[in-house]
Amino acid sequence: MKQYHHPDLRRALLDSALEELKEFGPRRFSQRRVSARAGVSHAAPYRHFEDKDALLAALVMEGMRGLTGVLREARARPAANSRERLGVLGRAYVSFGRENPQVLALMFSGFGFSALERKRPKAPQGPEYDAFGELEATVRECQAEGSLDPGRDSGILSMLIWSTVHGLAVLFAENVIPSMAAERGVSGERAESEILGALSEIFHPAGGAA
Amino acid sequence: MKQYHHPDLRRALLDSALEELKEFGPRRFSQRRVSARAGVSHAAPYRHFEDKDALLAALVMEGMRGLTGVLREARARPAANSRERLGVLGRAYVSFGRENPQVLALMFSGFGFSALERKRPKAPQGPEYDAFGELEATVRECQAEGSLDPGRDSGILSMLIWSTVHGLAVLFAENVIPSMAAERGVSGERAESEILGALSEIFHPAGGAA
DNA sequence: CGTCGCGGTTGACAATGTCAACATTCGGCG
DNA sequence: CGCCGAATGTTGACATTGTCAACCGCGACG
Repeated sequence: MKQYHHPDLRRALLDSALEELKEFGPRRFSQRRVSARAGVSHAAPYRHFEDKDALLAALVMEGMRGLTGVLREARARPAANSRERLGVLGRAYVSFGRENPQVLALMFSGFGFSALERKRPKAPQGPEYDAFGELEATVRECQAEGSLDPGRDSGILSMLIWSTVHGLAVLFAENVIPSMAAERGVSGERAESEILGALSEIFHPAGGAA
Repeated sequence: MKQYHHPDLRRALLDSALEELKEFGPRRFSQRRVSARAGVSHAAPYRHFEDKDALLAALVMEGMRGLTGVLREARARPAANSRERLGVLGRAYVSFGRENPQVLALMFSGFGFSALERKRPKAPQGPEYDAFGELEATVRECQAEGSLDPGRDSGILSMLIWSTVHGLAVLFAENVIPSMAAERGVSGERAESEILGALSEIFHPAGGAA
């Protein structure tokens, strides 16, 4: 015997939607199934989300919060120096993508950020959604401690590093790199660690970028 | 007066599907509209593609061919040295993504490569689909001419560079970087050139990676 | 105690992917 | 030349889906 009025249906819908996304992916995602999963009728979501797109946009925000949380947690872990912390951040990002490929795909793929930003200019901003801020802060620390070129604009540098890490995350999540590595007889894990290792060394400033 | 038997419906469907994709994106892509666009009935595609997914998979392959073509053409352009050629390749990749965001999204996002590889183990391989090969060849040339560390495995290095460029392409195509740049009062083009510039310098080996 | 409105439900509709049954054309064989 | 089977396209149907209008039930507030 359920109560007619759900205590927090919006939250329940988001949770069900996340399950649905993880189980079926962005392509087969069905709003009606989400409703069923949450134990409400098929039109119930319309009291909380204008649209299927709005629901997906909310999921994107959830994903962004999750990613930000992961990065923040990674940043809080003890590390020898900021440079090492930066590597930890990168690995955390890639892990997030590998563990939540569907979410990552939803976030950055047409569904996605650009769509969301057009439809929803009131995207809730705030520190808990600012994944990029976590990265940039770390980059700044590296510049301060001299392990990244202080002469370079931190925003540009951060975007560059973000791109690299994001590309890695996508190509891992989509299984592109692992399958390519497999063709060469290397395991995915090994490829990841080698690539991230190479990344670290290359970005090392000892004599590098002017 | 149309002929009942289309001369090459498969090709026509692919062309219509590409238009549909560019106009509506992966999300609103409708097979029936594709059929209509090609001037055939809504079930006609089933004689040429097992599934809507198969049609999309074919589109992914088309996109891969397109990207490979772009890179190949970029690689063929005259350049002072391989190092510079590498930069041209990167820019070409990003341009491709910016000009065909929907295609890029389709290719690398759940729809996408992993899905395709699971469903279609007979993915047509061949040089015209080997975008990564174009990149890796250029990387090898750079190593030969000494502008990239020859001591490093070319595959790993290529994957790393690919990730960076791919990440840039995605974040540009999804309008993430431009909008972030805008918040800081920089134009998208300027951000692109600055970021790619920084990328070039950082990868420069003069004293860098061991 | 009545009633107002938010939150949830029901039933409908058009669009879509898919499939089975049917129609039309093409190519080879007599 | 004429026929036949296979390939290719069409038609009609069905279940599912997103969406919306109309309806209902509960809780708050007078």
